[in-house]
Amino acid sequence: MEIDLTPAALLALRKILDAAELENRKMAAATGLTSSQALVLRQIGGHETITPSAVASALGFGQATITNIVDRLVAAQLVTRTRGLADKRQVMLQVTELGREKLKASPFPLQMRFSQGYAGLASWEQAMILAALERLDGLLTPEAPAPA
Amino acid sequence: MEIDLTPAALLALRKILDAAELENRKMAAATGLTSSQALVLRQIGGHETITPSAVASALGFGQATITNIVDRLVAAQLVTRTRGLADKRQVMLQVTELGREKLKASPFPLQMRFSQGYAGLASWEQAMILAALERLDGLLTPEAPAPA
DNA sequence: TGAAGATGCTTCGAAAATCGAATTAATTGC
DNA sequence: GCAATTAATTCGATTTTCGAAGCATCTTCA
Repeated sequence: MEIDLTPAALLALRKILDAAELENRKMAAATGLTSSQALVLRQIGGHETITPSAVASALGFGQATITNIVDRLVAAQLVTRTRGLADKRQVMLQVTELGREKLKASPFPLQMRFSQGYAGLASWEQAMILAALERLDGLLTPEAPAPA
Repeated sequence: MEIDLTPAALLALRKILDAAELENRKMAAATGLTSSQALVLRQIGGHETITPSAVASALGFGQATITNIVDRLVAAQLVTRTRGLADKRQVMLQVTELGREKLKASPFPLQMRFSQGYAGLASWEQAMILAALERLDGLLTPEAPAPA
């Protein structure tokens, strides 16, 4: 007779997700950004340049929303907008020096706690957690087809 | 020479968190609730009755925000407000039958994917993931002091 | 008992997020 | 070249979110 571990796993997962969301909000305030702004800034920062629509689809927002948030990021001098060279309909977003500092200054909030705790674990435990995370990742993100 | 697993673990964690947040938004739309509303409804549903301020502090929102969102949940007949008996300043929030259905109908979105995938794993893997999640949970939630 | 202060919630005003629809500009397909 | 498509912005409307101010209730304690 097997016990179904699913409920327990789900509960733990949910706790983690909730904790993360909560801290997200707290952090944003600390850096003077809202959490949406932080999210968008991070997304842009993850690429050399990126278009608004790419940001929108990556984050699951509408284009209009991104335009709005980017307006604020530009006003705050954290991001620049440049018209695309090849395709002039496009806009290329890029994080400024200042924006990059802001990003450095605000690693997402669980990060510190996680890093600290993680570093203190025995290495077999670290490996286990990493493996589990990657497995989870596979489960949760439906995923791009493997390249031919 | 040890390799630092922290960056890899962090990356995986972040991917999971981002995926969760994204799906949260998508789901909310599907049920006709916004994600904040869903969050608050879930929180209320987790208790027999609960006060607005308890919800606020659990979710890290201001009281005013909760009042606002609860207004909408009440208007949608998902939640009732009752004046506290012992302390008439308080308000007791309670999920209605309709609200409970709504909750059932919208298990948070990763849940299904997770449950399905998880069920398909070998049981040693399930156990490993569960252990890792619980470990993570411990790392990430700073924690209430143990009761005396 | 009856202020004075504390507590719990709502109201109010304002900024920001969020969306869909309409608009403008540029590209691509014939 | 012109029609259809695509990228982004603008517009209008709703929701989220907060802090401050206001109201009602409770507690304290003289």
